[in-house]
Amino acid sequence: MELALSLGDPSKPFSFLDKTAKLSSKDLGFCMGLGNGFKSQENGDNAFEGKNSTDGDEKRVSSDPPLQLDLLPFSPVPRPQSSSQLHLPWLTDNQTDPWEGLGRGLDVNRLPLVAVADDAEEKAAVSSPNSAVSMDFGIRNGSRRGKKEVEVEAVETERTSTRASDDDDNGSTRKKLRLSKEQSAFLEESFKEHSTLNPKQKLALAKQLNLRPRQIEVWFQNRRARTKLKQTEVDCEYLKRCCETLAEENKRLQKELQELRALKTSQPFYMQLPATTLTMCPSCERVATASTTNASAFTADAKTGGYPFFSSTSNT
DNA sequence: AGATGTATCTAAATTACCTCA
DNA sequence: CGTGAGGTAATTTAGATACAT
Repeated sequence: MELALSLGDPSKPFSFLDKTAKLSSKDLGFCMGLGNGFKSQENGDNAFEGKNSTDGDEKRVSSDPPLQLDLLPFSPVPRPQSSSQLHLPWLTDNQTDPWEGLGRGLDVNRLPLVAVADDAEEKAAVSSPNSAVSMDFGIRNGSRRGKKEVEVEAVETERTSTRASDDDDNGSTRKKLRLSKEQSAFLEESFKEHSTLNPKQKLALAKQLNLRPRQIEVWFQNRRARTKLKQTEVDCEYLKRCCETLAEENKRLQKELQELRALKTSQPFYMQLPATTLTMCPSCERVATASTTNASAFTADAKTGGYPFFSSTSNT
């Protein structure tokens, strides 16, 4: 005699994954949303100008997969009401040093780089990643600054003041920019709205943050990479849990199978049933036995794709 | 219409710098 | 003070796509 165990609809072997996926995403504090990446632009409160643009770039971006991930742990500051409402100090026309009040001193990101000019697009095209211009970041230490850094900063200020003349004493070393909290927050807000940028958006952001378009581009690239990495970690963890669950399930089923076989040997007459009369109830996860009449009803049900289990004594 | 070259964009991998414990 | 780890800006490389010729 053979035992046939059914675990539900074989056409959807992992349908349960959907449920747990949602749960895990929620539990882990990640937010996944589906929608048009340009939705915010339709509201008219976006900071970008490419709203109604129909150029090829726009089309290209908007045709991207609409999956949008928000990895909340990356948000460094409380979310502002709207990205367009962010009033960034470096955007004022009569700019004094916006970092003065914060004890930040010189912000080399705000150096009058040519790439920040109105024709930034053209300049960006000219400025190669390896060009001397792109290396001329200097160091603007971000939020994590100590006393020593402030002292260094004074020297840095003096040094950068003469940078125009002795531009990069050692041009081979690339200086590393550190985005300010505000810049990062603004970029995060933008990223939440759309994880990819069209050229207009890139330029608009660059203008607003006084960064080069290339820097905006790099930031978004790295941000996407981080998002993907995080998502991969989450997925990996989730699959791990699934694997564990399935292993336990398998173990349990093996045990139950053994029990049934033992039962069969001890009660040979009672268990003289066709193989199709043994099935697994997906709700109570117990093997169910049934009378032959129920068994025929069950097989008919199974053919129609319904869940083939019984509400007999084993269905707790 | 198909082939080819060019420009642009992106993901992935890697490097290099910076900060902190 | 030196060091390793971690975060991240920046670079390199390869593939895909659009467009012009």
